Amino acid sequence: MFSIGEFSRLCRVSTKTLRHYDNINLLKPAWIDEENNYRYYSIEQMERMLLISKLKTYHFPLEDIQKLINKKEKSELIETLKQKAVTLVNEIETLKQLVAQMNSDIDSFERGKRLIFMKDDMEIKIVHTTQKLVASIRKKIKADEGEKLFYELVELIGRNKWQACGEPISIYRNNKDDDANFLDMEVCVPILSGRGQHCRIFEGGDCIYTKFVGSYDDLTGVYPALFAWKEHENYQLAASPYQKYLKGSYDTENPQEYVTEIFLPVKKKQL
Amino acid sequence: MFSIGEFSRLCRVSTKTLRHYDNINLLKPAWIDEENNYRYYSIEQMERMLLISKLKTYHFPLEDIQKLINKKEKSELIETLKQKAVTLVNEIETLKQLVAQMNSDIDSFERGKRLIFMKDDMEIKIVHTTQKLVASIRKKIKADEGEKLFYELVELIGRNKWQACGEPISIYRNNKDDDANFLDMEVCVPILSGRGQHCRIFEGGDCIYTKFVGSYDDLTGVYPALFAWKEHENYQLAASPYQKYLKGSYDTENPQEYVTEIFLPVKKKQL
DNA sequence: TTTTGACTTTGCCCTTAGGGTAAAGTTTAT
DNA sequence: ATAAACTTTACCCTAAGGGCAAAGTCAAAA
Repeated sequence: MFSIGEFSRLCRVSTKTLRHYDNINLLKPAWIDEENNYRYYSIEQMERMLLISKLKTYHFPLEDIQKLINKKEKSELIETLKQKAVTLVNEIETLKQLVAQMNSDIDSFERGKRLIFMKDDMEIKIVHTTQKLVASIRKKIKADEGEKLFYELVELIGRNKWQACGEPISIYRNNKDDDANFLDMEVCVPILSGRGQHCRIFEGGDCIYTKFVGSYDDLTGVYPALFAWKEHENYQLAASPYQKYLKGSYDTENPQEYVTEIFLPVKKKQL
Repeated sequence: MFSIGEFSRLCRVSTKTLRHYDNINLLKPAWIDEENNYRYYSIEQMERMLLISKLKTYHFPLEDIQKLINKKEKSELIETLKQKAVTLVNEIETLKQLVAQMNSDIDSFERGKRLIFMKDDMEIKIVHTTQKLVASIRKKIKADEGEKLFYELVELIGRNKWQACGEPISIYRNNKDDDANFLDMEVCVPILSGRGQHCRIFEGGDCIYTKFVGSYDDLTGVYPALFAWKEHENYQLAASPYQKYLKGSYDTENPQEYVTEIFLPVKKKQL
């Protein structure tokens, strides 16, 4: 039997940790002296303690460790470990993308751009658009599947032998009660003529408008600024915002050269 | 001026977050209605809010964001961002190593080994060693620089034309009050004869002993088990523990084939 | 035998970045 | 006038312990 101090030194954890594990029933002392409440640990408990430490290095929360240790099905444990390894690999991937994004941001910033593209950096105006015929596909997708939707549309247009006559457009129709992991996105391309399920009239009207040059990742402040402008100038949204892609991944390798127009269909609020 | 709800929607943060930032003085409302304490935000504050959000995606804690935003030296900001990128890259590296370790552990586990190598998996005995002459280097190093110390020693032996006559040994002398980031490590190789600063007598005596086959990463339970055995059998430490490398990275590519002997110099406790 | 130092106990507060809920008051729309 | 939407403050909660204090206990030295 070891006192809490000895056991903590043997297992290289703090006594505080051992008391904590006692409280949450993760590792109960083998024996407690009823006289003075001193905790005593047996040599057999070392393996459990070390296993907990090891699982902790794998980034398992204590609650999961609890469950993991108690079920002794070896295959289950292996399965869980493999899953955890996968999530760690995903974390690595996410971190890598973040670092890439950061480096790109730092680069822009050093060359004089601002980290947040805001209203002072854009020219906002009201434009009037006219209605047009478009081929369109609308779907709920994950945030990074927008490009695929455009491929689908291009294929659709090809299959139907429609004739495109303008830049591609994407419309974002998300409601607040939608699942935040999915975008309700519609992609359109103006066409000369056509008929059927995937053809519709794209309505015109007044829009708050700005043109943006740069990578889509740098759009940070654009929508907030436009929406703020809308409030400020007493407009209200008349339809879902949309973007027109004047220059995109089809046209240039360098995302910094992308050119995008942003439209907020609005009408004046009546007071 | 926007109410807290409008501003939160524009910036895509929760009202709770805005109130929190108010409390910690990270983002104070532009104006507070004295009548009802309603918070109102100006359009100019959007940039600050979005910048905070962006820096948050870079994994800065709010306290650092606070300081970062307030000092407007652009070069300082850039420097900090670059540093953060470096720490993120280091995190990625650490995670990668963790995943490698996990996969190796999973592999061993599937093949029947235990995750924690414990006393039931080892044969522990008492052996008697005799004193010998060794060439030695002792230094405080970081945990992963042990190998370099051996290179140094090999070079030293070569320079002095000493003749090695045994397996390399490493001694760990850490005290509890040492800096936990550094190991006080001594590496030795027995030699036939020699003199000077780097030669010394390596004392013999009784040792708790076990032999371990496998990667150094799998040593997890070995030391705890030996120390526990020591207590159990009423021995006390007589000198620092040491390891003898029978088969190491010099001898095989596969860490699973490493063979290491572990010695705890001890004497019987007098009762 | 006493004293001293090392050890252990419980209890309380603290950490991050807000989330959840409640009760009460306010504004806006119907 | 009333209901719905909005805002306020206040309180408790998260994960995994760390730090500190007061009080009790143990073991070895004097």
